[in-house]
Amino acid sequence: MDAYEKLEKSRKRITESIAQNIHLYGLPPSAGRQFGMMFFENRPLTLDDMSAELGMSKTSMSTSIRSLSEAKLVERVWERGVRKDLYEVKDDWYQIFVDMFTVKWRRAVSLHTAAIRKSLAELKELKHADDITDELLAVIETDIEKLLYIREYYDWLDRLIDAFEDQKIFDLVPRLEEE
Amino acid sequence: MDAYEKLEKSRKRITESIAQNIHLYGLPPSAGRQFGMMFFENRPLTLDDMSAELGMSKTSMSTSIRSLSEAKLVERVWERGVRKDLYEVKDDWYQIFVDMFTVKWRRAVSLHTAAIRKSLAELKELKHADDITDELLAVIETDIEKLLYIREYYDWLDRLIDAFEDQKIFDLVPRLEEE
DNA sequence: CAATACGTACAGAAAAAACTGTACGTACAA
DNA sequence: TTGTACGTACAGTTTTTTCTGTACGTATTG
Repeated sequence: MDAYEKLEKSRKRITESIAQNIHLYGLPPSAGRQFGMMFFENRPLTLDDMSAELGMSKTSMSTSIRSLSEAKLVERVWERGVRKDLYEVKDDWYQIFVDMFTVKWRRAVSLHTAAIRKSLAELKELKHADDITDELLAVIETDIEKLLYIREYYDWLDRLIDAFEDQKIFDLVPRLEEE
Repeated sequence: MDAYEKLEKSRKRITESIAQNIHLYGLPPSAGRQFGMMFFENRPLTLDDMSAELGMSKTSMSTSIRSLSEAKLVERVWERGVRKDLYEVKDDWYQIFVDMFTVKWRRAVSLHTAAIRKSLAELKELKHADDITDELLAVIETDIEKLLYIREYYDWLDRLIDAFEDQKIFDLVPRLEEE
């Protein structure tokens, strides 16, 4: 095994490690491989570059680069004179984590909150319907309690996301370990 | 639509909302439905209960309840006189979030860190091999830099997980909104 | 001891997701 | 305007994941 192969092996280990954990970002392993490859390339890549490098179709590259962009792991960059789209991995991994966390969870909180609001309104209405037995009323009240509880939880989660988004998390957990 | 159906509809909305976001916990939608159903039932359930309630096989219930347990969303409870396994959703959703976060990310950090350590060792070794061109040496040095950077990042992530695990996150983002 | 109840391993079926190739729309070039 | 280069929508294929039914091991009951 020559030096170049050893280098490749070292890179491949890291890339595979990323590929196998990228599901935490809601992405399939191949997107992780794409990201890993781009991380070691020190230049912006075109879809054709990626396709050649990974031996996958350009269509796939196009699809997964969009996912990677939406999760904020890569970004499009411009270089004058180049007509093709160029992409580059973001270089601040702390910020990558924060962005991904923010994007993923904000959406979830928003969807959940909407559902809770609707159901809560329905249940409060239902309480005053006239074909309600005492037994059913008790169940409704319990459900309302539950929904109020999880609404409170989602409010906390929303504030947690705020704390990430506006960098307050780095006050609690500083970037650099002090020796 | 009678009162009971309205109640069911309200519950179903919440359950579906959970089902569609449970992928953030690394679980399939059906596990979310299972969790949602268990959340509204105010009692521990057996696999047979779940099977009947969701109209799915007992085998499926067994598999997904294990995933739910591993992600710390539900737990097994004991009731004397009952031979079947009983499961209940955990009632502290804040803690559910913290546990899931901790479990998922700790594993990822651990795997990544191991890979980085190995590759870093290889590259440092490779630097001193005698068939290395200056050009290749430069690439190796760049790779080492990259690995040192992400190692630092994973150290931060590890400390972030610590902050969740030992509840410090609630100092930064308190459970109750103060008015 | 035998009989029954229970949970899950395992293999195959069904469903979902990822991947590919073609075809098309858009933008720039000549 | 026509021609070319590019990215992606879409339909079909392949791969992966999820779900089911059977069969088995263990534990409890009589």
